[in-house]
Amino acid sequence: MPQAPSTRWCPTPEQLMILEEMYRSGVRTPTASQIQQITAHLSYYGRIEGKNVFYWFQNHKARDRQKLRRRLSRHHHHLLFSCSSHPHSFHRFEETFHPSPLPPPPPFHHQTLPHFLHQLPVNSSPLCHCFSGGGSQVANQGLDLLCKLETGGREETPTRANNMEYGYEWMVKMDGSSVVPLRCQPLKTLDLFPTKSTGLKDEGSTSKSSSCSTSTNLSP
Amino acid sequence: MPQAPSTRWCPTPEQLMILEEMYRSGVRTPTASQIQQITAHLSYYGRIEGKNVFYWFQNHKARDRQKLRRRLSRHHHHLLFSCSSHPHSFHRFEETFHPSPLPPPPPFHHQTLPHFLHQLPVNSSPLCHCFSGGGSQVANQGLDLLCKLETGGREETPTRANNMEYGYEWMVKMDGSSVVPLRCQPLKTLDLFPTKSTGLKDEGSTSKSSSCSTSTNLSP
DNA sequence: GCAAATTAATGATTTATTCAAG
DNA sequence: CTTGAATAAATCATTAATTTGC
Repeated sequence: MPQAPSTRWCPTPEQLMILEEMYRSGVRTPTASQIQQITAHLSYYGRIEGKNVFYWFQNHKARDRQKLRRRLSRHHHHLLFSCSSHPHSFHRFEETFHPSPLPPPPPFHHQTLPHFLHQLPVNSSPLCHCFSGGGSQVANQGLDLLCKLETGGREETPTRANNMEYGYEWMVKMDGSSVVPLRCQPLKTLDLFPTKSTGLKDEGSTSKSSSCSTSTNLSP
Repeated sequence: MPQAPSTRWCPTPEQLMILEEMYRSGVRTPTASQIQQITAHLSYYGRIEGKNVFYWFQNHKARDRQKLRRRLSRHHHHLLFSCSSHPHSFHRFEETFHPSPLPPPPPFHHQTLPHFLHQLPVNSSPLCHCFSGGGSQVANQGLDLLCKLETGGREETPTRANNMEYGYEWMVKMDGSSVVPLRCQPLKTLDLFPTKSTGLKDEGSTSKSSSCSTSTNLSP
């Protein structure tokens, strides 16, 4: 009866809220140290491990992209099909839409990032590109600062080599010591996010296909 | 051929983005004049009518509620479930998983609303209330993803090199335990980690012995 | 109302791609 | 051209939510 101790991580509402807030703030692919930090914070609200955070961002990002793709195609589809019926000149959109910039859009205002962790997107996909094209943008602005703080001020080209060093250290540490202090005490800090919710929406997902291809996963 | 001639409003990605951002900012049931303003703004991006805006908020609000309900119950269920039967050895699951009694949760901060639309009700919806269980507040976040960009200039593109680090493989290895850095320490009130890396040079990667290739990792 | 059966979400893994050093 | 490193895409698998027949 031991209940199946649930095999997988089940985020608490608080954890989810925080993760979503970070995502909205631009966090997409947190670095190892960010993951550590996030995990440490979230562990206050319930069990959580670094990999959970990692996967969460991976999945969320992927599904977000998927969603966008869908939206876009839907929209294009629609446009293609319904072009004839526009009474006005509104769709200037089609032309400008894809890759880049939109016309000078109406002013919008912004939202501040959570203090904690400013990592900006580092967008990497064409989608992002596209998406931000409109006017949203994602900029990397506080990066420098953060960077400096973290690296002690040095700022050189982060070639792989450089990273290596860090990575190595990191790994060594992590590796050997897996200590997961279940929530380190109080943790009162964290000033992140306001309350709100959702950034998610629906999406149709699903892909199913059964294929047992080659590999054998024999998972446990 | 047949096409769906424009039977119904098909929001452009930009419109959607803006609407979502407003929603996140606290807008729930815009007044007639707000709807007009919103509509005017959004019409810049494509065809749209007041009713579309109205319906959008209605639907979004309803779906959001549904989603929240889901989350909460899910969580509660989970809790009840796992709490009651846990006499087991090491599944730290139970221990740490005490959840949401949200003790002294981190402070939230407020954010501003979009400029255009000031009179927003910002009703703190009951949902928000509910959701944040402990200390809720509604914060209105402003919209805008825009403005952030200008700021900096940056030097180089954060290519993968900058940002990498946790690869899943890697992670998988470090697996569960990892996280939580070295210091669990202070956690003081202000910066626990507000400073941290970002996608730039921070730690690196590296994996030294990465394993690789291989697929067979079986069995976790 | 309840619980098996079905469907939708989403956490976790695996496989493909991409980029840039050798 | 080959290879290592990292990410994105696809897929697998489990859990929550719905639906459905009693």
